[in-house]
Amino acid sequence: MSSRSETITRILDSAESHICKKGYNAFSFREIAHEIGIKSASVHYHFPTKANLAAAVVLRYTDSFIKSLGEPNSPNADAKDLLKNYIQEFQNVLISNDSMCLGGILSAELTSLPDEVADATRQFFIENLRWLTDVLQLHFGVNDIAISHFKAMKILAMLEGTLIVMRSLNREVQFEEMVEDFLNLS
Amino acid sequence: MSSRSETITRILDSAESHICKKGYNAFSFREIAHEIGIKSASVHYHFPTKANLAAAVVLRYTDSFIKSLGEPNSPNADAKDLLKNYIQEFQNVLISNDSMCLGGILSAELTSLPDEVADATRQFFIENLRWLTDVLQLHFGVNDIAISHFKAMKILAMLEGTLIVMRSLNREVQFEEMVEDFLNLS
DNA sequence: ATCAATCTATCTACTGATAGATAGCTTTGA
DNA sequence: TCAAAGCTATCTATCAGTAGATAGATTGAT
Repeated sequence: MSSRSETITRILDSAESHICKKGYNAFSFREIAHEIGIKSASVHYHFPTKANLAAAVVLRYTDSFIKSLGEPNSPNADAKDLLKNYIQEFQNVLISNDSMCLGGILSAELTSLPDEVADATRQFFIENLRWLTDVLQLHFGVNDIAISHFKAMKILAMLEGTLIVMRSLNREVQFEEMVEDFLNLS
Repeated sequence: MSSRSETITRILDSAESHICKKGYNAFSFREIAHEIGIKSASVHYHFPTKANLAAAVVLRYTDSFIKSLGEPNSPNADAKDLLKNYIQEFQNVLISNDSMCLGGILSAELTSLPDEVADATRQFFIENLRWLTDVLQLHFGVNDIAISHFKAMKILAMLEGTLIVMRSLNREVQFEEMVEDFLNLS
């Protein structure tokens, strides 16, 4: 038998994988339970409702994603490295088979999501924009907050859009080239 | 009683609206039937399967969208007008409440779609890219097909991404400003 | 009279969710 | 120290609801 946190982690891992591939409305407690070798009732023990489970997935995903990006205020942080790494994270999503960005796929489904899942999804985008704006603000000398905020939106929109479009076209693309018109990293 | 084509049109209209708002996996025959005042069995009479109905929705949507854009080869076509109109179509999607671009939402769900719906979704993007590439090629004097194709991808990705991001942020934005770094329309 | 279109009624499969039982720890108190 | 009590994590079994789909009767216009 696995420990409490091990089981919870395995449920969250499986749920995240399913949601990234198929979205909120196409995953079920039973398939997650089957995948990790327990019964669906046991999944309900840890996560009472589907909305509760999905919200937990999004919160963990957002937290771990933002943490992995690094702290913009860190003294030895290099803005270009931070942004290159940010872009690479999106490139990696496309490489991992049949997956979407969790935020992107849930935002597409937003109107059919329970409130707590929709709220967590909105928070994912808010935190991405905040991080991007901070990096642009601190390291590129864009001292007008509105300008760096707008630039952050363009970066985020282009990366999410590239995922959406390339998913259907099944083509390879360099994400860094997609944003080069408004973000020079060379 | 409505004629055959009237009923079919109303089914397609209702299905399109539901899919644009909630995606493929969150709409049902029963809600569409109820909305237009018939029974779900009657919807099955016109569209035997859910996949069949959704594919018909996407084909009609793609066809009517591309047709509405105008013909790039037309002698009196103005490239800037064509592109401004294209961008405005995406702006309109954001204005219409709680809707997404049909292609965008289905591309997000792609892995959980039946083959015929996924194929129709891919075709939507292929035809968008073809139209954009044609316009750029013919009117902006970009004679390298690879360059205009890449520019078309950037335009499409940015517009789809803007829809995805703004859906969660619930903010207003000028789509023309989002693409101005690589598409000057002034 | 025909036949397209719609209906009623039903089916199977699956959904999220809950109830109740149980095995095995862990805590507690005399 | 050791039994009583409670807790954790799981199970089996089942619920009501909804999904897509189909068979067969009914309607109604030409």
